[in-house]
Amino acid sequence: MRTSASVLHLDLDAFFASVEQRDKPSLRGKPVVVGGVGGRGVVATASYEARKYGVRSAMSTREARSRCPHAAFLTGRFHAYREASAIVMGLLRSVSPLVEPLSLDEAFVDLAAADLPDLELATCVAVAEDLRARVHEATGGLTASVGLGTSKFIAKVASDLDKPDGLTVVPPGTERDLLRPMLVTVIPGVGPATAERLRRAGIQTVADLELVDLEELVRLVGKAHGNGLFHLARAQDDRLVVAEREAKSVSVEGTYDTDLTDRKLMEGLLTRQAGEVAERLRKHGLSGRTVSIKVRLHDFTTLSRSSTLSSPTDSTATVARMARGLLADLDTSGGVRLLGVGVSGLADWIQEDLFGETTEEEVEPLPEVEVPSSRRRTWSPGMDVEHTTMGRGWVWGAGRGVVTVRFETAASASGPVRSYPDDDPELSAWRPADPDETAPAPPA
DNA sequence: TCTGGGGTCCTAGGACCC
DNA sequence: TCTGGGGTCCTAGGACCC
Repeated sequence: MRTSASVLHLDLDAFFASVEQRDKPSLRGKPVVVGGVGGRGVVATASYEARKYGVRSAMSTREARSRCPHAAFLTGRFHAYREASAIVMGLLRSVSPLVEPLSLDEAFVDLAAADLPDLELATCVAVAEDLRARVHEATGGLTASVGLGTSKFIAKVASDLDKPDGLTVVPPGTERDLLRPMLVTVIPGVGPATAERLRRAGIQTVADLELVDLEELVRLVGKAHGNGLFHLARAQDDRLVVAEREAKSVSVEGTYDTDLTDRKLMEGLLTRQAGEVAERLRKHGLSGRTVSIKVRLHDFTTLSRSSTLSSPTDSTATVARMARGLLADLDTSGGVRLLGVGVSGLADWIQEDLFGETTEEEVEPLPEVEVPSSRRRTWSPGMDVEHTTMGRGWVWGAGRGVVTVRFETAASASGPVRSYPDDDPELSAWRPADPDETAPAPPA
């Protein structure tokens, strides 16, 4: 443990919402909610004005709307957030070379690696106050809450104690007294599931936790977690501030406003996601051996399937084919609300291509991968054409890469509904030719 | 029509090798 | 003929974080 309060944690207050209020004066002083605005969206950030109404991060947007109907609901402008974040991270790096970003709005700074005359409390506090002022100025008015302590854990707890726009210092030696009355959920890694297990064992505060011996803790929550809790409960935290961390996986996923049932559509969406993942791999000079898909069913049960290649790939075609192959295994007849594709087992080198440039248009050979015979199956989609008798379809809804079309049939002007990826060539044939024509009313 | 998206880390079981 | 370990890799699921 260090003896000086030289770990600094900085957290930008209500970050996304604050950027929106900064850029749009009419939103200042008003409740602002940034997050998914679709039927299945959740809140990413609520401004302090919205929090007064009980709107919280991770709450469904539906609930946020019912709690605070007059709030502005925004989808978010990520490059504005990235830009503001880059300014702040730059300021932090001007203080110390050792900066560990945790997300766009949060970072640790190791003042022991900074060029300071000493690490006395007063010196660290002066640095922190100066930093807060500079963040405010350089970002056009964003505020930050800062904590200073002898470890990451303590600095992070501290930054939370005086929000928004505050600074909290935990003097060396006072850590355990600070933690004892707090709930176990202040400890990073203690979420709802762990808190409930501990509660059943009569453990609610850090003081309670301190009384439990290591063996008992490991029995309760497992080896790694138990060990971690044992030490954090005693404010023992040796984790270093690390500037560079290598990515371990790259993934893309999406939740759809209505459940998907069409396998062809699912394959189309997985193919598109595979393309985004592969593009990000290539952009960062990465490739990976393990391709995974994630499928969340209508009832929220979440399945994952993965398959590992003998050598890493960054090819759209390979990732897409593997993703579709993994889907073939799953029963999705009840409907799917989320699909995702990921690549892990990353290597930061790109495989030598013995045959020169390979373009994405070329069909690559099937990857070498062991497939259990029970899974060896070919999915041959193929549109059924029963809905096409009238030769007309109405674009019914669109969003998140999906276009829903209602078809007319010989029997009914308001026939079956099908959904397509919005770049599906089949789709263009199904847009109504005459833009003035009105679509039939939706069914009740 | 409760429940995002992009990640990390851990656990547990089975395969496989020595 | 019977009975081992340990280590590593892979897969699936779950908890957690911001």
